[in-house]
Amino acid sequence: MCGRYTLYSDKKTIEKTFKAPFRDDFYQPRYNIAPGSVNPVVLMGKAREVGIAGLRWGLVPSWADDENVGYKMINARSETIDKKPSFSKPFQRKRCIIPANGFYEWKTLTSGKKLPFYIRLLDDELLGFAGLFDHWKPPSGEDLFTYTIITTEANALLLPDRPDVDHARIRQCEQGRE
DNA sequence: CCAGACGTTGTT
DNA sequence: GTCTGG
DNA sequence: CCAGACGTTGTT
DNA sequence: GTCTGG
Repeated sequence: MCGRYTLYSDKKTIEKTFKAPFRDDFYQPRYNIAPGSVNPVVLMGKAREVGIAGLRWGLVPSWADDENVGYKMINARSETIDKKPSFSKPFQRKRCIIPANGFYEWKTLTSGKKLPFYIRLLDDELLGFAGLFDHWKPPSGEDLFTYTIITTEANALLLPDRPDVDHARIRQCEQGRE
């Protein structure tokens, strides 16, 4: 899954990579993007033009009566995305791309401690997560746009027990020496 | 995802 | 232990 | 039918 | 709004 990521390429590089302009001047590079924060998302606007807008991570379905449900909607499983009430509608007409330079995964050690891994392309080039977004109208105040990142089963490159990972370092962590 | 809080009344 | 905020 | 949930991961 | 469980 994906619970944290980074985005630090400069604005022009992001626009060029995704062939879309920022709609507002809100961008700033970030190395620790957490759920609940507002981040760049590539999507189609009403004018049917591709653009990059700031949306909040954690999809709040249009029918929700509490925006806090978004905190548990940070990921959507691709295998069931068209069957879940929270995602089926957005899946039809509200798809988007989330620019990132890398993301974090945590391995739970036998000690219970969690060891973070940072995953990126070798050249640190931009990557795009597949995502969904939605539009929520609060009882009062401004409309809220939110998004979720689509996940899928780990491929061979990311399986947790690859023989070429640094087991020595992991053992050190398990023994609390790191 | 992780880190940190987790409660109320009433007074300043 | 579980929820909230970031 | 109505009422209540609406999510994921990983661990037991 | 739509699906699931009872």
